[in-house]
Amino acid sequence: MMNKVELSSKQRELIERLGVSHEKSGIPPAPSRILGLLMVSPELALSFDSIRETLNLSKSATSNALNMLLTMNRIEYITQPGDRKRYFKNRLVSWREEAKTAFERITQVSAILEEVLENRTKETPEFNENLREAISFMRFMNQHLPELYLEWEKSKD
Amino acid sequence: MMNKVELSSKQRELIERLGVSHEKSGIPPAPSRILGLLMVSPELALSFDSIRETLNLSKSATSNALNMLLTMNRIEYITQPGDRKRYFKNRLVSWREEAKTAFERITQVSAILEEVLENRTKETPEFNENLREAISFMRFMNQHLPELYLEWEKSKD
DNA sequence: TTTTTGGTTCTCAAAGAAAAGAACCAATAA
DNA sequence: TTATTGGTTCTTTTCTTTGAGAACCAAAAA
Repeated sequence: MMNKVELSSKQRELIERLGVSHEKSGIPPAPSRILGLLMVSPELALSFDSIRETLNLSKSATSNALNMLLTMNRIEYITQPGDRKRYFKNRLVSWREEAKTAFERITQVSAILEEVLENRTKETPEFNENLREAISFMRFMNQHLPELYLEWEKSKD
Repeated sequence: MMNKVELSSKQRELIERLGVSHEKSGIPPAPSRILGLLMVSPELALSFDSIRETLNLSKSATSNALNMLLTMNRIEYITQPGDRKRYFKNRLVSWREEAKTAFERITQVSAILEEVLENRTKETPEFNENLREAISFMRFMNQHLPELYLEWEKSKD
């Protein structure tokens, strides 16, 4: 039953740093470590048990974390004929979608701020002007980020 | 001692929505509401007690939240001659700095990912290529976001 | 039919985050 | 000198998050 993935101390360190980085963006510790492991591991597709044993997690923690990551679309799993196990992989492809989501957050915030602006007293022109400027910046970003993305696509060839 | 700020239900709603939005970016509930209040309130500079009473917070919660926001540079306070009270205001100016911080996060992440890439096995060329691409995208963004900012500045006149 | 595998779900304990309330304190006012 | 103001700090409580462990369960294997 030795399902553990063998990792160098450098690899373990990177997993932790990736973990912390994910925690910063709001993902809980266990799922964060799993994402890290699935980024660093030489083997791309890992079974429930090898994840569990490599990271010293309980079954419940592993199960919940994997399901959360599946729901978030951050990982996926593959299966093999004649093997009931699922093998989980980092869905690295999803970074484009993530970027998009991050950009959409800007839209949401600027929408709220516009509503705030509409409802503000006219007695505070300077503040309102500042607010207007922030909104304008966000709108501008939103308009031009897609173009920037296309530019990057082109720059690749 | 009626220090409460008078707010319409629309204004209260906006404060809550701004609050939730701030919570999403990692700021705790009380400070989040205070930021919302200081964004919506017709009066720009509010005293400790009017914040406390308007948001129904305890003294300790108010004190801690205000100090956290001061440390984060999200608010500032002004004083008036012959008045010991401090009047707190939203430091709306700081959105540029915040944007910069957000951009810097991209740099940090791409730095970790590069290190991961250097330490990956060569046996997984497709995965590695994807990773390389994600890194390239982040680097590109980082290079061009400052230009985009300048463009926006110009577009204002 | 019974056992094993590959998990899931439930219950509980531990730890941490938030906030309340009271005690406290320095500076000003009386 | 004493009282008040404008907070800060400490202690306690409450709520939430996280994860462990055990019970559970469906599908497949024996």
